[in-house]
Amino acid sequence: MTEKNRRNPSQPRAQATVEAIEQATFQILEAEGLAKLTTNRIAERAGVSIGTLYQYFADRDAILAALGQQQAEKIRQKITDILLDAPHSDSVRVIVQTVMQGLEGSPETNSILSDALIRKQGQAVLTRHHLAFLDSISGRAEYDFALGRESAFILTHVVTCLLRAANAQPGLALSREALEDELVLLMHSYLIALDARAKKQASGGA
Amino acid sequence: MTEKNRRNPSQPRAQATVEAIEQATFQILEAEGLAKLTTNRIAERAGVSIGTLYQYFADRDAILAALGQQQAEKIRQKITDILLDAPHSDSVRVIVQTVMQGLEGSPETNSILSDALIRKQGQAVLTRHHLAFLDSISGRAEYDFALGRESAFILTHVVTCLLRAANAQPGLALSREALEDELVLLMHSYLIALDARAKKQASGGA
Amino acid sequence: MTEKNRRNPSQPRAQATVEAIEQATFQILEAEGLAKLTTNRIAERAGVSIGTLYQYFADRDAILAALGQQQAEKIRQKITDILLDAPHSDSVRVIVQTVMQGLEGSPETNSILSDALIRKQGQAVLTRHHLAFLDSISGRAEYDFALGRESAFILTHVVTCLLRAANAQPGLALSREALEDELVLLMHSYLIALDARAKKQASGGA
Amino acid sequence: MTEKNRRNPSQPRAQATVEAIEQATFQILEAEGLAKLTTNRIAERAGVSIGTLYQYFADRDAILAALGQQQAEKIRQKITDILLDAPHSDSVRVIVQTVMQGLEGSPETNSILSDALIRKQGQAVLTRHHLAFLDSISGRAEYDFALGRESAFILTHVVTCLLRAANAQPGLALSREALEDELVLLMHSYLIALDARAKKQASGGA
DNA sequence: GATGAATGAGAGTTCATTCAT
DNA sequence: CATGAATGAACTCTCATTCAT
Repeated sequence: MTEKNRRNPSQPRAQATVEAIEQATFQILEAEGLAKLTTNRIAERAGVSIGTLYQYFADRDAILAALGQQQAEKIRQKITDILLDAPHSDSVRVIVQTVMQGLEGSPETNSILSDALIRKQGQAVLTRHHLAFLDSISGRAEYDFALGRESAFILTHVVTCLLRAANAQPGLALSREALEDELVLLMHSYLIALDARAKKQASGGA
Repeated sequence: MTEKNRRNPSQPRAQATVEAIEQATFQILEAEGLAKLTTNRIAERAGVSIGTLYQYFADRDAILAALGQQQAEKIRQKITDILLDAPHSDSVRVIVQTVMQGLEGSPETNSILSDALIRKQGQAVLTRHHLAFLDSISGRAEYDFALGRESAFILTHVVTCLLRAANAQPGLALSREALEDELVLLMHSYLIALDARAKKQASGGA
Repeated sequence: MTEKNRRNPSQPRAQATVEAIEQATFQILEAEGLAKLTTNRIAERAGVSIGTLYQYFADRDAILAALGQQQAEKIRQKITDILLDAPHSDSVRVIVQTVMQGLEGSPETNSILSDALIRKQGQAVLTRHHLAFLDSISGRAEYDFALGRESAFILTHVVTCLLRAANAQPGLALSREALEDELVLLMHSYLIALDARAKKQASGGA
Repeated sequence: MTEKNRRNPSQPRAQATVEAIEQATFQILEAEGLAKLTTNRIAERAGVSIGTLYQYFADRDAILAALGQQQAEKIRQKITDILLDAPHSDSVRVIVQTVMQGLEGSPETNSILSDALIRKQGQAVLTRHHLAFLDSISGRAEYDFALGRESAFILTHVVTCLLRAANAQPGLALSREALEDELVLLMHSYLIALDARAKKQASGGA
C-alpha cells in the first residue's frame, strides 16, 4: 500500500478534532460551494491548524470521501430501520421518501460527497450501495422475480439520479410531494412491467 | 456584468480559429480530462496564442459552454429529423437511441459540457432543452394528455440521468442493448401509468 | 520525455529575465546559503513574479543545474584558452591556478552548483568534464603515457576536491599561494611517480 | 545560546533509547536518503515517541552530528590500533585501507554525517581529526620533517576527499584495489617530494 | 488582430518542534 | 520520564488572465 499512514484518532481529543474538521467542511460546502472549500479555510473554521488537518486526512478529497461515506451509511441504515419497523409498508415509497429526506445538506453538497466517495473507493462502494438497495426491494412478496443487471441498476439509481437532477435546477420549482408521487409511480409501473415480462417469458418458455 | 464584448467571428479566418479552439478543447478533454484542460494547453494545441483565445472566449468556461451548446443542439436536431422522416416509429425508442448514440465523446466529457452550459446560461437552457424533448413526445396520438411539471421533468431527464450514471461505472459492464430495452420499458410503462391516471381522473372528475 | 516544456527564451526580454533569475540565485546562494534559497526569494530578488520563474525553470534545482553548467563551461574554456595562448607553460600549474581562481563565488556555492548539475544530468557531465581535463594534461610531451582509470580520476579530481575541503574550513586560514604550490607539487610528484612506474613496467614487460 | 540541557543518558534504559534513535536514523538514511529523514519517522522507527526523541537530542542535526562523531572516532581508533599492533607496517597504506574500509554505510550517508558534524561543532572537530591523522604519520622515522600547514592539510584530506568523490560516481566503476594502490602512490610520492624539498631547504639554508 | 511574456493570488502540503496530559 | 496531538511558518508550484509589443 502506498497510502500514507494517517493517524486514526484514539484519544477523545483527537476524535473531537476530526469531527470539527468534518463539520467545518460540511458547513463551508453548504455555504460557499466546492470552489471555496480550501484546506486552509476548513482548518480555520474547524479551529485547528492546517497541520492538524493533514494529520487525519491525506488530502482534501479524503475529507469529502469520509463525509460521503457517512452520508451513504446513514441512508442505508434509515431504510433498513424503517422496513424492519413496518415490514408491511410500501417499500418503494419508503425508499423514495428516505432518499428524498435523508440527504442532509444541499443537493450540490450531496453530489460532491458521493462523487468524492466514488473517486476514492472505486465502484466497489457503489456496488455495495446498490446491493443494499436491492435487498430492500427484493425478497418482498410483491416483486419476487429475477432481475437482470440492467433492471437492477435502473431500480437502484433512478430515484437518486432524478433527485440530483431536480435539485440542480431550483428554478423549475418542482414540488417535493408531487415529485415523490411521480417517482413512486415511475418505480411501481416499472416493477409491474418487469413482473409482467417475467411471467410472459416464464409461460412462453414452458 | 463584467462580460466583455468578445468578437463575433464573421470572417472565415476567425471562424476557423474558433473551431480550432473548440476542437482542441474537446480533444484534450477526451484524452486527458478536465484537470489537464488549461487555457494555455488549449491555445497551444489549437495552434493559436493564448491572447487570441481570449479574443473569442471570455474565459475557460465559455469554451466549454459553447461546446455544450453545440452538443445539445445536435441531439435535438437528430431527434427531430428522425421523427420527421419516420413519423410512425416508436418515438420513445427513437429518443432513447438518439440520446445513447448521440453523445459523442466520453460520458465524462459530456457531463462536463452540460454542466458548463448550465452554469453559464442558467436554467433557461435546460428549459428549452426540456421543451424540445417534450415536443417530440406529445402531440403524438399515443400519449395525448396533459403532463404535470414533475412528470414532464422525469420524462425529459430519466434517460440522460441514468445513462450518465451507467457510464460513470464502467466496472458494472452493463450491456448497451439491454440498457436500451430497459430504458424504453421504463419510459413506456411510466407513460402508460400516466395515461391510466389521466383517464381515471378524467372520469372521476366528471 | 516526461519533461515539461519550459519556454526557452527567444525574445530579448525573456533572455533578460532568465539572466536576472540566474543572477538572483547566485547572489542569494552567496549571501545566505542554500537553506534560504527559495524560489519565491529568487523571484523577488530577480524582480520577476514567481510565475515567470517557473516559465523558464522546471524547479529550483533546474536553476542550480543551469548555473552549474555555466560555471563548468567557463573553467573548461579558460584552461583551453590559456594552454592555446601559452603552450609551453607548466600545464599543471595552469590548471591548478585556473581552478583556484576560476570558481567565482564561495566554495559552498560551487559545490552546490556542481552537485545540482550532477543530480540533473547524471555522471555523463562529469565524464565530459573529466575528459576535457585529461585532454589538457595528456598529449603534452612531458607526461606521455597511458593512464589507468583510477589515476585519471585522481588527476582530474584532487585539485577540486582539496580546494573544496580547504574552503569549507576558513578557520584553518590556509594561504592561497602556499596551497597552490602544494597542489602543484602534489600533482607533479604523482605524475612523475606514474611515469616512473610506466617505464618500469615497460622495461619489465620486455 | 538557545541550547537546552538535554538529558545525559546514564541509566541503561535511556542509553538503549539513544541507541535506538541513532540506529533508526542510520537505517533511514541508508535506505531512503536525507530527504525522507524526518524526526517523526526516526521516532517511529526507533519505537519511541517524538517527544522522547527531543529529550535526548536538541534537534535533528544533533542526531546526525552524534552519528558523525561516532563514525570519526571509530576510524581514528582503528588506525591507532593497527599502528600499535604492527608498528613497522607501511603506515600510509594502513591509513588508506582503514579509511576505505572504515566507512560503514553508503558514501552519501557518510558525507551527510560528516557535514552535520562540521556544521555543529565547527572546524574544531576537523582540526582534531586532522591532528590525530598527522600523529599517525609523523613521529615515524620515514617522514620525519616539519610540515607546513598546507601540506599537512593535504595529507590529512586527500584520501577522504577523493574517496568521497569516487563514491559519488558509481558509474565510473572504479576498482577498489586499484584505487587503493593509486592513493598510496599519491601519498608516498607526495611525502617523498616533501622530504626532498625539506632536505634541499635545509642544506640550502645552511 | 495576434502575440506570448509576465502576473500573482493562492492552492495543497510538509515537518521540526512544543507542551499539556 | 514518556506521550502524541497540535502547531504554523514556509515551501513549491499552477494557471487563468492581462497587456505591452
